[in-house]
Amino acid sequence: MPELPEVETTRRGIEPWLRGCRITGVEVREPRLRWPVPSDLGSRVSNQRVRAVRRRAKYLLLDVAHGSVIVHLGMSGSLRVVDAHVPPEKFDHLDLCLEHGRRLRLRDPRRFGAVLWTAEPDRHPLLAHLGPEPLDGLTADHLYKASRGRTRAVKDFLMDGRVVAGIGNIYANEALFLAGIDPRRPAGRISRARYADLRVALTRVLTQALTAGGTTLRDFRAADGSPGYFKQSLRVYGRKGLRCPRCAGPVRQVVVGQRSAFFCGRCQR
DNA sequence: CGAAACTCCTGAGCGC
DNA sequence: TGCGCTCAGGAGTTTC
Repeated sequence: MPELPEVETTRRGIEPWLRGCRITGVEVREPRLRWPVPSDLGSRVSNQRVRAVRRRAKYLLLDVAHGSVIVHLGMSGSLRVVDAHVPPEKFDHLDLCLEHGRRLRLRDPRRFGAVLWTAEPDRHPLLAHLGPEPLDGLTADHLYKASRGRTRAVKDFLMDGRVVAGIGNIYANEALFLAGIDPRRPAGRISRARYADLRVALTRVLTQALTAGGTTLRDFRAADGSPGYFKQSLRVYGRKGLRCPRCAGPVRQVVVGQRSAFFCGRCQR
């Protein structure tokens, strides 16, 4: 469900409730997420104040004095701040109990998400090898150099977190459309100039999605329960057979790297 | 090393 | 209305 704009929308939604707030405990109703929720999480975070709520790629980091809680929403996860008396519903697997009678509640039907603890976020294996943030530090030159000699499809390349952090299926498709690049094209055979276009396209599509509060396909909700409004702005994703917004030709759907790729065969080369 | 396949899980949508 | 099938926003792990 959540891609980078949705995760950032979530971060912005929960930050005002969490920053400076004391954690009083953890209630784990279902520890079987992608990896087991560590049994010592409660002892790590209880009575700690949240110093910052950060995002790296699609990971959320809740910083406390001696480490961070790592939260990943997987395909179907969402976070909300609720009053402690609100009963958990199905798939509400975990609460971070906060002072003032509130809870940060994780819901994740598919359980592809994760809640972990790390004493050193910068050195954690999930975070240490991530590429630059697409909206902070990514350059065309980085994409160009990282792609030399690579034969894999550019869309697959773009979705590799070690190349660029946090580009998921929706925004990979949308950015490649804006840049006019065929998603199947080998990454290593794309020019520096076209990677410059791609970097601009990534900035544009992610910024637009962020402004709209993310993309709601099935049931994404921001931390305050509001939906994202970017779905109506999607140019090719999920639009197989519909008209290309640029040339009115049909949008095609093919499989690239085990995932659906949507593109216009006329505008994207 | 790189590339591609495989894996986890539940729900929505579709054809019949 | 119900059943069975396919597909889904992620990404680490395994295999070749």
